This record gives sequence, structure tokens and C-alpha cells, in this order.
Amino acid sequence: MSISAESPTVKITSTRLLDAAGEVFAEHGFHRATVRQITERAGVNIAAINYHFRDKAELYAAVLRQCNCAAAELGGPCRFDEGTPSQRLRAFIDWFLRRLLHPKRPKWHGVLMAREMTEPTGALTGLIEEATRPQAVELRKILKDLGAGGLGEERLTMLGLSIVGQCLFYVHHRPLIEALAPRFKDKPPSIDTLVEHIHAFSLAGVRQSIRAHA
Amino acid sequence: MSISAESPTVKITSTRLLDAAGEVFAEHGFHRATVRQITERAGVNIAAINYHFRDKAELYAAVLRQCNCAAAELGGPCRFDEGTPSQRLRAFIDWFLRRLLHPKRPKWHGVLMAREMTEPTGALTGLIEEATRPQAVELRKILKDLGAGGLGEERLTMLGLSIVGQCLFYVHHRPLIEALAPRFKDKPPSIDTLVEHIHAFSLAGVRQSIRAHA
Amino acid sequence: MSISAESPTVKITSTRLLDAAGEVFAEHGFHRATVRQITERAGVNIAAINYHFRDKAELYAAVLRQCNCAAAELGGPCRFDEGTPSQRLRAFIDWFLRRLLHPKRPKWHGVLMAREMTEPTGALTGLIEEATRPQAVELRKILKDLGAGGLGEERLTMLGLSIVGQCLFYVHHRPLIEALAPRFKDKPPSIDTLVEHIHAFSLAGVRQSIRAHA
Amino acid sequence: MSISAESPTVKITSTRLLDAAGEVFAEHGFHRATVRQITERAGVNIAAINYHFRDKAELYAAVLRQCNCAAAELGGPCRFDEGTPSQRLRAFIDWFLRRLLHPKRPKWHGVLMAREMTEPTGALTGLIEEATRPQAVELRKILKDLGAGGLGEERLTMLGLSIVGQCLFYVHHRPLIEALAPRFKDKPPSIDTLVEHIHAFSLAGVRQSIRAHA
DNA sequence: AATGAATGAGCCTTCATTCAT
DNA sequence: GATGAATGAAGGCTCATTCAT
Repeated sequence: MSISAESPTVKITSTRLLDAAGEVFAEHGFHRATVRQITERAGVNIAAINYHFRDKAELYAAVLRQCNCAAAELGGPCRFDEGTPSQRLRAFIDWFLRRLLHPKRPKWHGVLMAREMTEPTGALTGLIEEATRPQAVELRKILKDLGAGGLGEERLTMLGLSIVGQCLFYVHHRPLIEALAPRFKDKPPSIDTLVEHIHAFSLAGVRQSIRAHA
Repeated sequence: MSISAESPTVKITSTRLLDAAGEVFAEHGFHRATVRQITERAGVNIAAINYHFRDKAELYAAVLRQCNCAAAELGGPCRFDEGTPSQRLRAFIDWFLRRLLHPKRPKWHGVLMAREMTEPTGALTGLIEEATRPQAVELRKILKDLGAGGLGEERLTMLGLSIVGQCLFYVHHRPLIEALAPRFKDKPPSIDTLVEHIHAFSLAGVRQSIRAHA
Repeated sequence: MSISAESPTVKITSTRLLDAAGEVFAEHGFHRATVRQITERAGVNIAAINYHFRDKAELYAAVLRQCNCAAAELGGPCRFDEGTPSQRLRAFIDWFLRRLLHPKRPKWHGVLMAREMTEPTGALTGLIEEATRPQAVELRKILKDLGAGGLGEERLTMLGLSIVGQCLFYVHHRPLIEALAPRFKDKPPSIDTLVEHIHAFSLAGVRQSIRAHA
Repeated sequence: MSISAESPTVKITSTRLLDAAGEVFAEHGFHRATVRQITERAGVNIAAINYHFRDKAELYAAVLRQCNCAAAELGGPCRFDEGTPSQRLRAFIDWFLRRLLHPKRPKWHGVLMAREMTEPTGALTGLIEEATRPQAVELRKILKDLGAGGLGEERLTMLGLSIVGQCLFYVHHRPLIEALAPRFKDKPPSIDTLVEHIHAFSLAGVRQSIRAHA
């Protein structure tokens, strides 16, 4: 509960800055984005960035933090203990994809993350450890329960990457996908369709792998 | 008569510029890269860019062109007519991956392309049409021969994206992969291993999809 | 509380810029003048131009505007309703010349305008309409009242140009005049002398023209 | 008579350079004009300027020299001994104006000279002495013969300037004139009309001056 | 006589940042 | 807490010039 009764309608400078920064950073990337753009879109004075966040990099870090928090909130915790291994794999893919493509999620979250993957700014170094590692661990657990435990580290890893790779492709390579499959731009498949497809595709792939190296 | 005995080893300005630019653009991205960095690394005068390529953007375009040519040369033409559909799928994956991960290919080629995927500069607009589209067509043909012809456009497309997605993941998300699977950094799997894995994984996926929607 | 006792003598950045720019532009012309020269002479940072005037061209436009305003202020409004036509012609010449040669007027005003006459930068396009046109109209009115109304457009115009041409010559061709008549440099005639001469000379010319084409 | 039979059709590099330079300098002024523009228009290599004229400034000086020579040729020598003083004044004005506005005269001669008047480059310092002074002397002689000899140096000079001022106005202030009298752009008065007007106007002015200070 | 390649200096602009209120 | 004014560093680009042939 905040002090001000007007807080719901009047955003505080720091918040407006954070929101505007998210959009601008996603649109232009960290380096191309200018602090002026951000402050103008936020409708605040240019010196406010320095006042509230010390500098541009700090503001960016704050945006990323908030962005990841929001993603975590939307996706819920990453734990999949119930049901058959196949169901749990499906739940994982669903959670992973929905977290990144969630309609309520500001579109720029994905874009921002994509940038960090291909050109890390260093602001995210810790974030990968904290946020991404647990997901990898969870997926590994599911794969083992599917029977891939005896495959050896390398193959197990490759299985995981094949699954995650399919998911991230839809998030990070939008421009490429839309160029290659124009209809995806006009009528993108629903998340459910995507989840179902990737789940079936991957489950078959995993099982084949297990059979082959049994 | 000049001391031209060393001419094979002394690169011409334009070439040195192209090479240096490739590295710097890959390292920092188009906008962050500075022409001064490039000319310094190339050991040439800053005005050489204007003389040989008119401006930074043209230089970048030239780098991309060369980069795509080199890739094409290494990979050979994209035609897969011989053998069973399964063999042809494998050939496609092999060609696709080898082209991008070829040891002789400067590592920055992949990085540069990755950037273009997530934040297109427009310099590549034509390149996608010319270079990437035929590959998509070829893959589609193979999938149809595998029996996926009756699946409908959307599913056919998703199958293709699942395959290409797996491949590109290894090329474009190196930083993420290495953060998640440290051992991949020390001892990355051979291209052969990768091809074999993705082929088997995907073939099973495709067949499963066909069965399910028969 | 600041040491604001000196504030009347310490000009604000924007003003210093405007003054320095006037001098430098007059000295070297728009294109040859460099923003570094200007900011150095003004004793301000080079980025101040961007902050206060956006860019060099805007600064130049501002200088011209101020220059024209100053001229208008010094000369007062351009209306000559009282007295005989001859007296009004004299008043016009007096006003016109005094406005341009006024001792309080920085010498560079004239030089700047002269440049715009021979190589317009386009920054002045509107200014001519707004500032110069009314003068032409006023002069025309006087000439008609002198009896030149029946002369036809072309001759009426030439009469006006002959008068204005004499005036502007003294303003715009100083270098030429001083080269041809060295004594004008040491002891230039007073504005009153100039006005008296041009008035008498022109009045005779106009009347002759009227007589000839009666 | 030159050595080469083809000289009439094939211009030598140095000549092409001179012609192209004249046009470009007139169009853009000395400082804005670039050596690349000139060499491109001349269709010669950029290094040719250095080879033939040492540098840009030297080329400009050469252009001015040629330009003044051409003007002298077209206008003939500046001597007016025959006829009544009034006729000689008319001859002077005719010669002066025709020399500057002569149809065969490349338009840029006037423009180039105009530039030198308002922003002397120094390349013309000597030229004024050599070329313009005699004209001033000649005009003075005519004015004295008209009876203005007793007027004193200052008034005599002002009379001359009034006449020359009218003439130069039409040459140097084209942009201003055309802005003020649009019809002059579409249908400029013939040189004959101009000469007749300025002669009549000035003759009356001179005589009036003589009467007044008799 | 003439050229393509290469150079170094300098220009305008933009940026993130800080200062003084 | 917040602001308008001002700053210094750097960026991309253009120019006249020269070098080696």
C-alpha cells in the first residue's frame, strides 16, 4: 500500500522510465537506444535517468530484472512433478513457450531477451545462471524419466537443446520465419497448436533416440 | 619492378578492410562497431572506407555478401535428388549445418547472420529471398516425399521450422548453449554427431506427425 | 544565491552564440564558417549549438532573423505618408540607408545580407517576402505619386531598382568601393551626405523619365 | 595554329578542367565547390588538377584570369573618345553592361565576379587594380566633360558610384531582383532598354548635381 | 601526360553525462 | 524529487592532396 491515493493513475517517474525504457530498448537495442528517446517517451526530464538509475546501463539492468520477474510471474514456478513423463514434457514445453509468447506479456520482453542471447551486454550474466539453469535441470529430469538416462551426457544434452531450440526459434527468429512463411505473419498458429506440435515431434524424437542407443 | 615477392602475403586494402570489418561487425554489431575500429584493425586509413565502399553501410553490405558467397561455396549447391527421402533429409541437414559450422568458415559468419535474424539492418532483405527461400522449398519437397504432403500448409511449415530451428540453435545461440552446457564449450560435438542426432530426432518427429494426422 | 551581480555583463550562452555566429558567418560565409570557430569565439562548448539551435543551419537562420529584426528596430516602420512626394522619397532613402548603415548596427549585418543576395542559402526565402516586399510596395507608391504612374510596369520597376541599386551598392560592395576610391575608406561620407546625394540624383532621374515618356 | 589537327574537337585536359571549373565555381562558390565535382564534370582524373594547376586555389585563379580576359575581349577596350559627353556616357554604360550581360558570355562570369566582390578570395586582389581602375578613370573623365569637374572629389566619386551601382545591381543581385519583380525573371528587359534607362536616369542625375552645386 | 589508390586533417553532429538550481 | 542548461568525447563522413605507377 503506497502513500499516495493517486498512485494507480499517476505513475511515478521511476516507473514511467522503466516502462518507456523497456519499449525503446526492445525496439532499438541497448546501444542504439538513446536516453533522450526514453525520457521523451516517458515524458520526464533527461536528467531523471541519472537521478533514479545512475546511468543508462543501470537502467537497462533494471529493465531486464523487471522483465524476468514478470516472465516468472506469468509462467509460474518451473516445477513439473505430476503426471506421466510425457505429460510432464508437454507441461514443460507449454510453460516455456507460454512464458515467452504470453499475450499479456509485453512483446518487448522476448525481443530483449533475444538480444541478450546473441549479443550479451553482460548485464544478464548472472541472470542466465539464476533463471535459465533451473529450467535446464528440470528438463533433464523429465528426459531421464522418459528413459533417456542411459544415453550419456552429450546425447542427453543434445536432446534438451533440440527441444529448447524448437521453442526459442519461434521467439527469436520471428523476422526470419515471417520472411520464409508469410502466412505465419497474417495468421500465426495458436500457442496451443505450437505446444502440441513441438511436444509430439520431440517425444517421438526422444523415444527414437532411446531406442537407437539402447 | 617492385618487391612484389611479398605481394601474395600483403593483402590489398579493400580485402583487409573486408576481413577486419567482418570481425568487428560480428563482435559489436553494425551500430556499435565504429569505422575507426575497423580501419585500425585493418591497418589502413579511415578514409579508405569511403574510397572503397562509399560508407559504413555499404561496407557492411559487402561483408554480408562475401559472407554469404563464402558459405555457398563451402556448402555447394542446395539440391538433394538422390537416395531415399530419409537419406535426402539427412543430406539436407548435413549440408545446412556444415555450411554454417564449417571449420574453414570464419566463426563470425554465423554471428553476423544471427544478428541479421534478430535485428535486421535491411541490408539483408534481398539476401533472404535469394539465398534462404530455395532452401525452404527444397526442404518442403523432401518432407512431402516423406509422406507429409497431406498434412496441410500449417503443419508442413511447422515441421520445417522444427528442423531448421534445431540447426540454427547451434549456430545462433552459442552463448546460451555454452552457459547451459559448459562441456560443449570445451568439447563441442562433431558436426557428424550433430547431423546424425538432428536427423534421427527429426525423422522420428516427422513420421510421428504423419501417423497422428493420417 | 549566486554572484549574480555580474549577470548583466555575462551574456547567456545562447546570446553569445548568436553574436559570435553573426561575426563568423559574415567573415567566412555560411559554408566556410565552422561551428568550432563559432563556439570558440563565443567561449562555449561545441555541443551548445545543438542544444540551443539544433544545428548549424538553424543557428544561421536565427542569426539572419535577429539581424533583420535589429534592422527593423533601428529603422522603425516602413511608412512614409507625410509631406510632398519628393520629401517622402527622401525619407524612404534615408530610412533605407540608415537602417543598413546605422553605426550601432554591427557591420556584419550588411555583409551577411550581401551574401544572401549573391548566394542565397534558402534560409532567407521567407524573409525577403516578409521584410523586403513591403519596402518595394512603399517605394512604388511614392514613385506613382511623383507622377511615374503612367510609365508602365517595366519602367516603374526599373526606376525602383535604380534607386535601391544605388543604396545597396554602398552596403554590399564596400570592398569594391574601397579599392576604387581609397579615400572612402579613410573618410567615408556621412549618411546624410549619401542620402542627400542619392535623393537629388534619383529625383532628377525619375522626373526625366516621366518627361521622356509623357 | 596548334600542332594537332584534332585540337578543335578534342579538348586538352587542362582546357576541359578550366571550363568545368568555371561552371562549378560559379554554381557553388570557391569553397563549396569540390575538386571531385570539377574533375568529374571535366571527365578527367582527380589528380589532374594537381598535375596541371598545383592545387584548387591555383585552378581558381586560372579560371578568374581566363574569365577576365574573355570579358575584355567581348567588351573591347575601355576607351570612349568620340561624340558628345552624353553620348560617351551612354557608350560607357553600354560597354559596361554589355560586357557583363553579354549573351555569348558564359553566365558564370558574372556570378564569379559577384562572389569576388562580396567575399574576395584574394585571388583577385591584383585583378581589380588592373582591370577595374581604368574604367573608373574613364568614367571620371566623362563626368568631368559633362561639367562635374568643379564638384569636388567626394561628389564626383559619388556620381560615379551611383552610375556603376545601378549597373552592377542588375548583374550581382539577380536573386533579389527576381524575388521582388517576378516578371523580370520571365521577361527580362533587353540590354538596350537597360542601357537607355540607366543613361537617361543618370544623365539627369548628374546634371542636377552640377546645377545644385554650381 | 595521366591515373587509381591511399592518406590525414577536419567538419558537423550526437551522445551520455553532470552541474546548478 | 526534479529540472533546464551546459559539457566533453566520440562518431561517420568529406575533402584536398599525394604517392607509385
